[in-house]
Amino acid sequence: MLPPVYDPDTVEIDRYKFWLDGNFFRASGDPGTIPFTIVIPPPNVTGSLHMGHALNNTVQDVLIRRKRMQGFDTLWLPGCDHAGIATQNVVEKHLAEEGVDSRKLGREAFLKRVWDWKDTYHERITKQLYRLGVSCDWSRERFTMDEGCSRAVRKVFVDLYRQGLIYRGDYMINWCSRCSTALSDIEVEHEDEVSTMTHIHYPLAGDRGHITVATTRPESMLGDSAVAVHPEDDRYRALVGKKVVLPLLNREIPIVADEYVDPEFGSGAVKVTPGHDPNDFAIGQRHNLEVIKIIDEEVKMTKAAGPYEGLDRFECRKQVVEDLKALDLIEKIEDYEHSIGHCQRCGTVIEPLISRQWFVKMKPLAEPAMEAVKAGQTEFIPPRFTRVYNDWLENIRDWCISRQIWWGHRIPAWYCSCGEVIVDYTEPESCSSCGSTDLKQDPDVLDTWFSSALWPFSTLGWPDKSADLEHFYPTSVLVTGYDIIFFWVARMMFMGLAFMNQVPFRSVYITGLVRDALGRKMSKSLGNGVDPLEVIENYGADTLRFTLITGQAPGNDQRFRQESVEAGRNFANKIWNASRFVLMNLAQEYGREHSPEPFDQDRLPKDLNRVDRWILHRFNETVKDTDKLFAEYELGEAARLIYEYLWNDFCDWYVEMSKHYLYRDEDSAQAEADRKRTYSLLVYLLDGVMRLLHPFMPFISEEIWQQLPNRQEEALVVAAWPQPADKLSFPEETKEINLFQEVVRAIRNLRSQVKLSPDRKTPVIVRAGGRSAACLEEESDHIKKLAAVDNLTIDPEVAKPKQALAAIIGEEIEVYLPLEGVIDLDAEKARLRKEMSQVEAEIKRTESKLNSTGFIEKAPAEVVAKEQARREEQEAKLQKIQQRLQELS
RNA sequence: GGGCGAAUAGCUCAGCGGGAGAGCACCUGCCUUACAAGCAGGGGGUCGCAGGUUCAAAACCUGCUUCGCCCA
Repeated sequence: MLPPVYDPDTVEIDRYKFWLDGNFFRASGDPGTIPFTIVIPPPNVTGSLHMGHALNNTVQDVLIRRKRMQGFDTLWLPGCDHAGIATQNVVEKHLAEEGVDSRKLGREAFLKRVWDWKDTYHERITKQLYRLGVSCDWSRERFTMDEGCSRAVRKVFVDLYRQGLIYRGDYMINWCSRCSTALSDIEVEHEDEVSTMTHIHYPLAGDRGHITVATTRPESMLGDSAVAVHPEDDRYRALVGKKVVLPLLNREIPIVADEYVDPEFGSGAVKVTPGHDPNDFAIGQRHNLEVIKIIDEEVKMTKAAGPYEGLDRFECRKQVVEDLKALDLIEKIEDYEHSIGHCQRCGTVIEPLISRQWFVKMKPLAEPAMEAVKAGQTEFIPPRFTRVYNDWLENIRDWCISRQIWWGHRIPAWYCSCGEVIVDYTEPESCSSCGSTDLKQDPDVLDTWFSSALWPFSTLGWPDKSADLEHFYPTSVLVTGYDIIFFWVARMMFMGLAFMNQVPFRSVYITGLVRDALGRKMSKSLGNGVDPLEVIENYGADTLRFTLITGQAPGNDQRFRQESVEAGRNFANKIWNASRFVLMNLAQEYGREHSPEPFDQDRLPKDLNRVDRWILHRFNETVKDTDKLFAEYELGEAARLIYEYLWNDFCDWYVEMSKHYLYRDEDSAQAEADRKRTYSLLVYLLDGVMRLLHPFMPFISEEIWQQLPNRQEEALVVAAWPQPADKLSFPEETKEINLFQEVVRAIRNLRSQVKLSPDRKTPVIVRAGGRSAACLEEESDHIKKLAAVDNLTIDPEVAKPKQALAAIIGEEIEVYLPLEGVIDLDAEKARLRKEMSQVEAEIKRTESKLNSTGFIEKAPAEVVAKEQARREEQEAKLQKIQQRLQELS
């Protein structure tokens, strides 16, 4: 006997093991099959599963599981990312807690510690993914630093270098002093902060007067090599070409004219620090200005800063302002809000400085990536993200790919004492120029995203021409968040096109952020993160999955709320109990050894009644609509649809009505046939809805499905996805059942108005004729059962009893609930008046439409007809209400 | 400064040219042998504001307001 409350704990772990043991997630790779491929966005190997992962992986699993059921050779390729800076930081911090200084440890020893760390945490995140129920092909799992992926990285680096698309040079980069490495532009997060704008006087050289310049970084003046003004600015025209004396250091620097300067801003003159500001660097290049490095990699002032040498950059700022004040060179200091760059990983303020680094030349790679999307080879879902992608690639700058850390792919470049640089797939034995064997490999590693960019093909075996690569590339869909369109999606696109000549994926499904209940971003510092593992422990993975999927629309953020989780939990319990109803009754009827006749949708029984046909129709419609929503990637809507079908149609109506057939105390052949047929159908319907449900809630659906009789397949995970069939379409019967439902609801409503308790049965009179009457007559047993009616009269001519409540359905049907002396006349009158005003409003609305010649002439005929029918219906109803009111007064 | 998104019932959201919906919360009545994590019934909204297009606008267009995000 199944327990009345669903307990996911006992089910989920066993079921996942069952799937793994059965090898159900394994792709065949057989060339005769049609592939459907997803590569997982590799989570950081030392990370922990958070809500973003839970959502992202649920979406992928839903897509993959359905395709698997549809017979595709599905490959969902899992794996982890080595996450260079993030991991290095975590391990360094951990070692520091042990009192170990990573730098003193040395490169090799440190890397050994990171690999150990990686092994431990890799297992953790994998186990967490298991708990979520992801159907990844674990036999094909990869890691960005495994042998194959590393080979791909070296191959790409060397080839791009030889094509001139990777180069090394001294340019301005973003430096994080905390992580002590260069960063790419997109690893810098800009945040608006309140700071100050300092206006400084720069005295003119050999003359009286001064030029005022304004800066948010007064200390940077020590590195100034010019003052720039706009060439059209009359105020300064005469001064261009002259010099000013840089205060504190007393260097003479020129006044140059450059279009970059905005004459409207501040005094219209700007100080130029080519060594520590990207815009100033550009000005410097145009005017051949000296680049002075006044801040070093530890963000301390260099020798070039003269007396300020050795000071921290922010200390120096204070000192410089003080010293300028003493010289009376400060005009004013104002509060000023501007954006300041911070390290994405540690939040330290970024220092722009000139440094020798490796870069990827982006323009030639970005072009094809934009073209491919324009040509529709890859589509974004939702499409608005196409623009985000295009705009970024359009304005892209070269990509700084070298990082001054240890954890990552070492750059395959060797330097000889003769000055030769050798870039090769493998370590060279000697210098290709001078023959020396004294070669030193570049100490730096590559940006993590460099290897992630190769993920869709490096994981399939590239650079080898593997069978998997042939079969599964390009992948079908990529599921990821909008926050990494630049970091990852765009880069995979250009690398895929450059090395595979094909886009890496056909579709990119963009998910939104999972926020907290108040709409805030979940963050460690706020402490408002919800741990998906905790939710799984408390409610089960199916519930978490269902909650995330139904709360989600492509590209939109969602809030994660306790109430939604409970709604999901309730749904799981509803599924459980509906199944319990079916299984318990089956066990009673058939025992363990026997099962009902399998219901064959291709050879429908001849004695299907109206109720049977209606529920088959509803199931069929649900399948059709679900497929349609899947085609549009509307997974949340699809899940809701199945929820509604299961709860509202199957449970609330069909199961309730099935009881009439199952429990009928009658020993006729008809009763026997009805009962057997109902059992067959219940099994068929439960089987069908478990199939629909499986991609969303795999555990509970598999668990229930395994207990069903008449199973054809080995497991639900590999069972066939339902196919819509015209044979199961019964629109007539569906209309009739809808009418029947309205009558039942009307009776229930009337009963509730006089507070009749459910156990008190009442007589009911229905005035109806023709086909409607015949239908209602045929379903009278159901009406009696569902509305607690003991005596049902259906008659086209019947008059309303004197003391009765009435409900009006459509044009021709009235329902009377006779009640001697129970009616509250005033309440009933009030109710009728309210209903009347609603009907009148509705008539007014339709009238105004129908009276408009524009509407009659221009609206489609069927819309006009619909409005007319509606008006007639409402007018008939109005008449009846008026009549009722008259009778009561 | 440029771009994008959101604004619909008390709350969270769906709907995106033809009768305002769901879940939760709320009110009323029920332990009806699948389920009280449930069943039945009910109340509740000038669909952010202002114009426009249309026979018809919550939906399409324009502008505005508030909030959020991305880019510079």
